[in-house]
Amino acid sequence: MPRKSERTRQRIVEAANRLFYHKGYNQTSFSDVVQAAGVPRGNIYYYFKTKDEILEEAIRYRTGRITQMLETWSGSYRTPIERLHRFIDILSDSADAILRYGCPMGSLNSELGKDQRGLQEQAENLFRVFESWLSDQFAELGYAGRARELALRLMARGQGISIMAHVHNDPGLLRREKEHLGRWLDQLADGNDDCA
Amino acid sequence: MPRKSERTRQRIVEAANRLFYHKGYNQTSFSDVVQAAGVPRGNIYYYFKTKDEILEEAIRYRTGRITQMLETWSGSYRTPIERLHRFIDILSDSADAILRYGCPMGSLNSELGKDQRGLQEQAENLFRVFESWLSDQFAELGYAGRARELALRLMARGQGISIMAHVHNDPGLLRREKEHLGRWLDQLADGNDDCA
DNA sequence: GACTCATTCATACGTCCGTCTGATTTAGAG
DNA sequence: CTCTAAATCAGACGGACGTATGAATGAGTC
Repeated sequence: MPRKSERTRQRIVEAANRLFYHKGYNQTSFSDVVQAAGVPRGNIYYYFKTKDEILEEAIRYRTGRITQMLETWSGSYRTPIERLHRFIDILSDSADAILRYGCPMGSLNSELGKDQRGLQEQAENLFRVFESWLSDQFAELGYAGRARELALRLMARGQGISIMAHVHNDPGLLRREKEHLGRWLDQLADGNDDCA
Repeated sequence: MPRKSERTRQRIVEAANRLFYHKGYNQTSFSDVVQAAGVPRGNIYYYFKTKDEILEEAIRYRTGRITQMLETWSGSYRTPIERLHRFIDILSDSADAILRYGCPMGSLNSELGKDQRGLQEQAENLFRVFESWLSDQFAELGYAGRARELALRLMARGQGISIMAHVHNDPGLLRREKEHLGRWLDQLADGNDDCA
């Protein structure tokens, strides 16, 4: 009967993932996780031996969700410029969460990067998935040579404005930066690269 | 004899401030602080009743250092464009620390912002000090109406590239973004605002 | 040289943490 | 109905945490 357990395991991972985002990894305890997942205290040990193992699984879970999302976008939008616009829509779609908790990837990496490099390197993959997909879009847009550079710049601006909006709790910052990025992308699509 | 104690208190604050940056606030224990400050375990309670009190003092300490630094810059450089360039020099001056620990302001706010809003609001002041000074420079440069907007944009780009460089442990990202920002500032100074 | 009080320091409190154990329950296979 | 192994669950472990106490120390005052 290894089917029921799969769902329990999944509940733990999803609860942990949410808590790691909302409270931070180090600030989240086993008790928090089992309570949120609705499993008894001791049961979690059957699935995960250590807290780090839960984090690894949560990161894998997030990576999967992101990959899936990007594939959906690739399927739903034909042109790279549409896809890039869909990317920056995150800033409005997730505005509430960003204001409250910051960027899920950025804040996790920021926390782990300080003195838990091993775990941070796992979290770094979240960035790589986005960067790789964005690079593909920029390449298809005609910027093959500078695709990764442009992808990193776009990511950096997303990270930067997420921090600022989070710190000041100001949704207007997200809105304005999204518009600004939109114009930049359109200029790139028109071959106008003066501002790059 | 309240003189000797001032220096001990200062040692505690400086040690705590360094540890909060290198390890994060929540990951830094009283034991870490007393050990780094070279004071016996129990002594710290004479100066600070709670860990939060130490953080508040550390933030005040940082704020003071930043204010002092900005005043020095205002004294050393006559023109606003020179001062703005001095600001982005941080990206090269502090490259090593940023790669290892991220931005001191950004990572602290990111950590506290999750579920310690009260403390985060104190840390937010670090941003305000920079933003206010940058606004003054942009205003003096002739962008009085958009001074705060430009200041926030410059801060956001600094935050963004700090995250990216920290995550990927890549000093080249800091170097290139600094050059890019330098050109942007020069264009602003020349009245060319197409890329703003 | 006795008094005062800021400062130092060893040590302990209660709590919660991550981790671990082992007994119990459950459900499909023979 | 029985056997087996997956899955559940209560509870406890040692240790580290933030916090707290009170006695010892030592420098300045009269």
